[in-house]
Amino acid sequence: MPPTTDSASIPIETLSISEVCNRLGITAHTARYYERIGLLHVGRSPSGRRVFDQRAVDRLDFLVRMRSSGMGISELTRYVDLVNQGESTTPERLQIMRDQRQRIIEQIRDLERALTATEYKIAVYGGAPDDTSHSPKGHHS
Amino acid sequence: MPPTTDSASIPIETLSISEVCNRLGITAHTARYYERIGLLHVGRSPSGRRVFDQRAVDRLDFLVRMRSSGMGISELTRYVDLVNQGESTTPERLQIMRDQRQRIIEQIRDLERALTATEYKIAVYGGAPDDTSHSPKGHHS
DNA sequence: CCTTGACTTCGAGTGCACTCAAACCTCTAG
DNA sequence: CTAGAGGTTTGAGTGCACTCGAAGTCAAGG
Repeated sequence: MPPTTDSASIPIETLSISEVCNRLGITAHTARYYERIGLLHVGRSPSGRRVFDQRAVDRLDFLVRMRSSGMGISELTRYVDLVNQGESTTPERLQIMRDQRQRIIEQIRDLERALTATEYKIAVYGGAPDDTSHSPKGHHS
Repeated sequence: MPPTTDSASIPIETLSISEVCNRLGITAHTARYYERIGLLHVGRSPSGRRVFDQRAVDRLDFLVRMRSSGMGISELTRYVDLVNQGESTTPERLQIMRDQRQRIIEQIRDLERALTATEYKIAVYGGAPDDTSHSPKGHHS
């Protein structure tokens, strides 16, 4: 954890790299990698350790969500660069997010098709083709 | 296309690799790769070209759906091997499909979270939070 | 016959996103 | 003081799933 060295008695809400990564479901390696390539900036404690404030956590969370929905590192880099360039870049950022939304919707559709195929197989293997709840063979789940 | 050399006049419903791949949204390279690693078997015309019958198309379609929903090549190989081993392997196949279903459901949940985050950004950049069609700023789609 | 374009094989190459190794530092507990 | 857990840096390595290149074959059109 970040140092307990509170000179003041204010409870500062910061997290260590492992705490953040546990919450977000990524490894510390990945978080360091993202920082290395410029996707986020993280402060340091006096001893050089990363200190994640709310802003850094939120940014990392955003990065994880975009990655998990198929945005590539290069597009994410582009987006972050636009953010750093200021307000004038909102139109392009908006476009990136709209493209991303479209991709996510398509991915969900694909997954739903795959889910249908998978449930069909489960029905075939697990019991009668029209039976998905009280199959004669499989009886758990 | 497969040869028009019909000795009989029966309209044989087979497809060339490019026709199949166009329908399924993959490249011919990928289909050949899947065949090479044993995920499907495809017949050949007298001149050595791949001839996809309904069975081969269905198999490839299944492979594509499983891949698109995150099943790895190695697990897909395992599954196909089980199918080739016959009926006695249905319990393990069932388990693989149940695991797959679970993964798909989790992926859909993740994507829905990402979609929420994305739509939030769109609302922030694009104007009013409840406005998705007639944005006041962005005007070149 | 000749060209064109889609197909064949095989091995090798590519891109992406991590993932790890090594050597070092620092804090806390015993 | 010592051990051990967890942190730091850099550059290099890994795994996955394609993706491509090269050289050749084949069928149809002009």
